[in-house]
Amino acid sequence: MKYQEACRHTKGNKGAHQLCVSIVPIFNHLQNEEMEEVAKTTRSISLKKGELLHSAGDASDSLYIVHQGKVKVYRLSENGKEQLIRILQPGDFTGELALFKESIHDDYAEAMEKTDICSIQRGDLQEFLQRYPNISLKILSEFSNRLGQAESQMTSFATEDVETRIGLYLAQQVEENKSTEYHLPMSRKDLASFLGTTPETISRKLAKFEDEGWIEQEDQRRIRVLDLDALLLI
Amino acid sequence: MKYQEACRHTKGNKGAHQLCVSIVPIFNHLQNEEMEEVAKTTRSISLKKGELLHSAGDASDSLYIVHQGKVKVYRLSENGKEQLIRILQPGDFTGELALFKESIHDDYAEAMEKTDICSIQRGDLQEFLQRYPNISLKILSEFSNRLGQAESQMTSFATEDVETRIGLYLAQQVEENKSTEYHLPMSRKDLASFLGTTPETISRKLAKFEDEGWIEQEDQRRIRVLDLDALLLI
DNA sequence: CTTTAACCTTGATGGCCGTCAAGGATGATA
DNA sequence: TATCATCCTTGACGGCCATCAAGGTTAAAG
Repeated sequence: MKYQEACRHTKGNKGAHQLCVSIVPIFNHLQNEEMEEVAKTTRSISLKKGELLHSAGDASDSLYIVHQGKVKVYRLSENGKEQLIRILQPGDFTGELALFKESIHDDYAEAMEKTDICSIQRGDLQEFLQRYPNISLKILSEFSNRLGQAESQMTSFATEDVETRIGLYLAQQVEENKSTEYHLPMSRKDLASFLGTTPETISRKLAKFEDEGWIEQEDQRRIRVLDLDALLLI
Repeated sequence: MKYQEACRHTKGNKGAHQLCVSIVPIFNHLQNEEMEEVAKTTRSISLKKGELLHSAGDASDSLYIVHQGKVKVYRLSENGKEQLIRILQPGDFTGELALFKESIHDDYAEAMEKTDICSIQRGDLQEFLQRYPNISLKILSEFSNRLGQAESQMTSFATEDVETRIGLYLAQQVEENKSTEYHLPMSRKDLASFLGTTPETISRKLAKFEDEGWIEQEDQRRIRVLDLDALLLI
């Protein structure tokens, strides 16, 4: 397994770890020597597409930082349906919940492609938090963002209908990327799960948006937004 | 008014503030003298039922701790509907988002009854965070919980139907309180908004639950759960 | 205590969208 | 490049639940 190889090299290979630690907002403000110290405690994990970083029910004692690739985090509801929580891109991290809360994951993390990850053990991280209070502040800031997003999304689920949610999603993405062309980071099936609907409805609504002249589907994953305001006014 | 008394006495009356600071999990682990130091920087706020602690769009520069009373935090969606995010009881705090993120509230906080609140200015708090790293850890822990809850709720909104959500809500509350009798902390209108549905549907579903013999509505606000398993199996 | 506004309940109606189904397109694997 | 699984699309159908409406009840305010 590739993972074990990587692990075996861990001790000697500071370069790779430094790189990993230095791309994360929560660590990249440290001095070089401090960062090296953090890097020394990290371990590498490498996953192939479809492999699980962790499952619900697993004990959780590590913070995971995505170095390269993409990871989807999702939950299973009572009735067995998959609900996509978010997609981790390089520099994003996860596993924090369990670092402070209980130590059982309640979600799944799965590599969407070949992915490299650094992990930090709970104990090591907590030591760093004590030593470098600024790390806490960075994590707090990140948590704030995520909490705000989660609450926004909750409001959206609770009060808007599916068509509006899809429109809002597209509009937001386009505004963030400052380009009218948007590349979907996931399949329509996953997008459906993320937005709390079904692939069929995604298809139908996008087709409708295209009929109305609001968007253009150039390709399965490429969408060009022609009328941003219309999307926001649904 | 009790509040204004408290305010008037603010400078000289350390006792009241100590009490306030000491009931919050994020501060109550401090030494007495440290807690006094924190208490000195707090200010008292008293609200009558219906008064707003802050509105969306307000600048945000304080952490608010509920000392006595109840506060509901909600958002307004695009179409103007109210979505209840959570209810703050004594010891709960809010306003943290804006302490680390941007400085504009995107939600409303409204007193549900006569309520006393302590506030700490952003600058003061950040100083304490640097000085006493444990405070950060406590807040991180609290954030973890909230984030987990929010994501759970998201999953619930996205994947379960209304009847299931209401059943789950009741079951959870009963399990937490370890009593089969549950006192609703809010009106059915607010509960509807919290669960992403309408008051009409709440009425109908509760009536159905009663017909099925799963619950008993003893009073507008008192519900006795007779068959917990049934509620979880909907 | 009286008055009034808010809340709650129950019924009737309609539309959104989830589900099932089948054919076509895409992408992964060897 | 060939094969196959997975994903996407479009149609038909039906059920859940939001909406509108009206009467009853509770709680607030003076």
